[in-house]
Amino acid sequence: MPEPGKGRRGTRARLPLSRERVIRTAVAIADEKGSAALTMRAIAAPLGVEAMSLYHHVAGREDVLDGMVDAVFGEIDLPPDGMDWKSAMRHRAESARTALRRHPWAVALMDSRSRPGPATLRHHDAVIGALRAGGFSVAMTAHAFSLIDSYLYGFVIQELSLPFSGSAELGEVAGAILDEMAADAYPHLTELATEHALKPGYDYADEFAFGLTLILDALHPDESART
Amino acid sequence: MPEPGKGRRGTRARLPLSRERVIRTAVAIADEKGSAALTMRAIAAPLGVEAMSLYHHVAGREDVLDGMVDAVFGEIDLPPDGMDWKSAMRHRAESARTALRRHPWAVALMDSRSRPGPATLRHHDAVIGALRAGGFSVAMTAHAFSLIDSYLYGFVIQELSLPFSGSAELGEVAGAILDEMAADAYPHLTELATEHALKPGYDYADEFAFGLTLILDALHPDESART
DNA sequence: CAAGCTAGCCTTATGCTGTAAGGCAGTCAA
DNA sequence: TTGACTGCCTTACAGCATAAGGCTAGCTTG
Repeated sequence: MPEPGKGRRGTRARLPLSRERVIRTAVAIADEKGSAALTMRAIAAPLGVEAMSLYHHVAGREDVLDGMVDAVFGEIDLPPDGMDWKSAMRHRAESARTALRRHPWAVALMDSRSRPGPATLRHHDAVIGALRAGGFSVAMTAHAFSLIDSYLYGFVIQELSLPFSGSAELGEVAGAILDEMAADAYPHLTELATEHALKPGYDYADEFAFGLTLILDALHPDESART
Repeated sequence: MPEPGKGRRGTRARLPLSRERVIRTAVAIADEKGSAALTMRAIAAPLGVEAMSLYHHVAGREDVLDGMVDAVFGEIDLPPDGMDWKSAMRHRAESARTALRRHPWAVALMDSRSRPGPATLRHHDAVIGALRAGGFSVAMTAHAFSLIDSYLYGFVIQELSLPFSGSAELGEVAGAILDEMAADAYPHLTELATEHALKPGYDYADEFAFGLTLILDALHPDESART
């Protein structure tokens, strides 16, 4: 049933699409409904458009994913200028963790993608620059950069793969898992869970600060590279 | 065209399927052709079977993915008994990194899945046990466990998201990227790349040891938890 | 020997997916 | 007026996971 011109306003309405609008919509959908729901048709619908129209503005689905990753990097605060390197790194890491938690699909997307966008490059450049300004040699900067970001991404992965989000839910879910496994099959895991992680007030998110502080305190600009 | 009995050997041949055989095949396919090629049909084919037959042994695609993650944990050496905690952690971390590099899809899979299997639980139990045996308090064990594994997973993610695998390819690819970006748009990134990462002999993989040593040396069983 | 049961595999069908190819309307320039 | 261009739409296709049900071989019974 052809119906020519269906759905087209006579008055030249409709804000035109753009790569940016497409990617912003994709981010919103992934945030709300999970990355599995991220289909071209799902992106097109809220824009009032058919899926194929997106292809005039992005190269395809992969291009959308690249854009989404770059958009997340764009949300991360750069290390502030003129601040000592350690505070700057801490601020940047906290901001990154906040952004990555806001977009839980981001870390998983990052490692399937190797085409960094402009925001990603600018971000990395600023982090490296802050370390260099703090007195790190080029080699030491590479070490520190790798170490800090590894910890950051790895922590977020672990945090997101927990089957609950707040410490409230933790009790129920972890308790249920513990119940269904043989009482003494995993004694140390059980001990850690019951005597520590399930105690009121424990929140895995708090572990982030411990590791970050330990790493930042152990890093020294003037130290000769050990490797 | 029904063709009853098509493809069935008259002589009772064909090793029967099992959850384990399905998952082993899935791992092999993901290793060889990438995780995108991992379809139920693709898993069934080398087993000489149709896709729907798999559903008699696994609950569905998600169940296969859960099994694959657990299989990878099964390949990681547990921290050896009777070894000092630091050496044991180092050994375990190196083994884990090797396994995760052998199965590049594993880390990406891990954070989309929150149903740990038996090998995963046994692995975590052993790591926690090794730390406890090394004199770590329960609270300190939680800190150390989170820190070491975060670094481990994060490092592997970064390593795998590099668009090359050896230091040989690095020159070509990174050089091409540098060429196409404005010469001074990202000065610190450019400096790090040209004066360090692109130098002959540099291999990002070597960064792993630096961070691991720094973390292990900064951890102390008897230290009071700082958080 | 025969009848029935069951495990294990297959066939078919449905509603998704990304995207190739081409069409049509409205706008603008000459 | 003519033509081209932009921006969206329609149609079509191969491939996806999986629900529902059917068939067969071999074992367990009587």
